Amino acid sequence: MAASLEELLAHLNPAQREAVTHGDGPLLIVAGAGSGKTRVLTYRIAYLLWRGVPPQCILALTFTNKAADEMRQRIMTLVGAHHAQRLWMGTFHSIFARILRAEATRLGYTADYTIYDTDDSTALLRLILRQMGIGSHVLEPTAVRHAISRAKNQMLSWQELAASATTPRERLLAQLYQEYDHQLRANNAMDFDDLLLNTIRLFQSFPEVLQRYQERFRYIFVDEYQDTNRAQYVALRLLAERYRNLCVVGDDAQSIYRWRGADIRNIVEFQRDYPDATLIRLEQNYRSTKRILALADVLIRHNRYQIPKRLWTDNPEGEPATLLICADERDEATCIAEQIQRECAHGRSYSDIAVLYRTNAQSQALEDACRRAGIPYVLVGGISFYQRKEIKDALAYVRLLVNPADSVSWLRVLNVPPRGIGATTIEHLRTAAQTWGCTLWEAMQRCDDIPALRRSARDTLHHLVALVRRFRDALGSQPLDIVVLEYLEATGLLAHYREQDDDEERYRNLERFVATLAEYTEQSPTPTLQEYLQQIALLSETDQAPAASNAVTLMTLHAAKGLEFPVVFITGLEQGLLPIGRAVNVPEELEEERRLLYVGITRAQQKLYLSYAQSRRRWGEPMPTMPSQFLSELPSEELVVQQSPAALPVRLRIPASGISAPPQAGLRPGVRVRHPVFGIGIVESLSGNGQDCRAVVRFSTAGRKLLLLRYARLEVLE
DNA sequence: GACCTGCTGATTTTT
DNA sequence: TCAGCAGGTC
Repeated sequence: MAASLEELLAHLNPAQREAVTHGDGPLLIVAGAGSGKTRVLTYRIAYLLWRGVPPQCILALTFTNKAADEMRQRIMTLVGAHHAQRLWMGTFHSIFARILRAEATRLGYTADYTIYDTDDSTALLRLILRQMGIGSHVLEPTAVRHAISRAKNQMLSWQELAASATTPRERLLAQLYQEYDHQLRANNAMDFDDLLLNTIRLFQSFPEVLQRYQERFRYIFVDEYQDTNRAQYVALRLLAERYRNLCVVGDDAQSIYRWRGADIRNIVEFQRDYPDATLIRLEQNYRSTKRILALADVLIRHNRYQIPKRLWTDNPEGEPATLLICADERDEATCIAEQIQRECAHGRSYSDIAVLYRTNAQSQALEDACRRAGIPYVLVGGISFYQRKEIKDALAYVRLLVNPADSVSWLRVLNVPPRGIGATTIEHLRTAAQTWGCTLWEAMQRCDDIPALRRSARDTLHHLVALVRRFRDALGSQPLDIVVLEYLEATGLLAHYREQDDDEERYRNLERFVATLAEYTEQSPTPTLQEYLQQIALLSETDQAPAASNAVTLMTLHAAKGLEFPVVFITGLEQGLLPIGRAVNVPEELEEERRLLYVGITRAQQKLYLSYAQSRRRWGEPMPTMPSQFLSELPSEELVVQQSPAALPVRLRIPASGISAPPQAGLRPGVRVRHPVFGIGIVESLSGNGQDCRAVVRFSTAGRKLLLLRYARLEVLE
């Protein structure tokens, strides 16, 4: 064992070795892109195990479940399965969900609590808005969800939100937050943010529980620390308080989840929080060519707020990057497909190649082009299997088996398949539940006490109650997949989709759903429906990426985090797309967009392609575009420009769009815009070009104005 | 209560 | 462009 430890350390450079063999106490590892971060993490965990630290005392928090699985696999090859299996590894959400299962009753939930995903939260808010008589034109359910989630990520309660509210809108939001929380609790449900908040609440309210977990997690590791939010930060502080063995790994230059509440200050100010922390910088890049790294470095230097570091590599010089200038998104996709074929003709395989984009919507054209060219591809993310309508229906039924208090699920499937329970019946039920202060489920059981209900509705409700009860009882005695299959048949859901002749695919999906459940039942030593549901709820987009096959990978820049490919295409380098529209005039958001491009560039090992289209369809309508300002930040001599025959000839110097304000993407007559002084208005007409581009805008308060776009910082509201 | 149709808003990224 | 929703009709 000692020999292999020596051997292990021999594979590391001095900085890596220092990190791996660091003793106790807080440790900050600033790991540049491609600097062997995962290797350091896995080796350090293996090192601790070698030194005799029990595996169950080590907690490693990763950004995705897939990352956790991969790390566990790698540790397994170092220390064997027995030890590796007992490590606590997973995302913040899945680890905390597990803790909360064990402690739920202390917080007034049962261990069977349901996890609401984004769609469920939105559905609940839509309900609440309707209940409170607020139309969707006043407040969008998704906007409310965002606001509440932002508050929760900053650990603000509805009381605090209400106390600090100054506008009627803010007061209303606080009220909605209160009602939302109330109903979640009544439904025995938690949303994603609650998994973090409730864990903190648990630790703060029950010191003995906190102490137990502090003792258990003597060594804590956090990967991608730059993307943790306030709540995660607080939870970590609590857990690490006793032993202070907190090792965080990250790269501030790769922080790309600000919009989700990630706070880059967590990593930048780690040393202030832990003054005795050791800082180790991993600056040698093992991934990319010198040229790719230089390009990334030049770009990121335009950002102000960052930890100073210098990334270098011993790798070869490599080829310069290629910039593809294309006519429109279809042409862009075709050019990329051609380029892919050319790369493959020179000995690359499809799986060496990734095509990255800013928004999921961009995948459409790329998929079409791949299909036309006969290029095999895998799409990461997008609409996942578990978000399909028929699967969500089935999941709702299954969730009710575990937690019948879940009203959101009841309201989803009460009348699926149609069984004569319409809006009126549902309204009676909800009113009754409200009057009695009980759940929908309890109201259903007491439906005989609701005089307004018709006889047939009552019969149906009784039938449903009996059905759920019967299959709940069956759960313990038979294999899960068998029970669920019979249950879904008994609900009529399977027949419903089976008999829809026009849409056989939906029924097939349901079959697949039952098949995955069967697979889970076989593989898990102690299968429970509740654990299965939790796994699905906390599955990330990238977790669902199919295993490596010989295919090109298509995904968003966000999904590419942590991955690497010999050849990388980054598409849509256009003002308003990358950087995305609303970020253009917000310095912090612009910096995040720049980091996003940085992440993309640093995924490439050998060859990088960038591309933009001169026109792009938005809402099905072609719109002229401007090249991304980021292109003007890159040294033009490092880019080989390749114009598509279909593209309009351009001067090879890319206009520095930061200086001469171009017509903004999306700006056209009829569009709503916001002006910093005049407020919201509607564009009536556009005239002039380049520096002299003007717009006539009619503002609701300030009237009609002629604005020189160079000066007026108009924000397109769509 | 079921079904049809026309309108609207979505395109930022996701645990 | 299109899916999902609201509102209207049978």
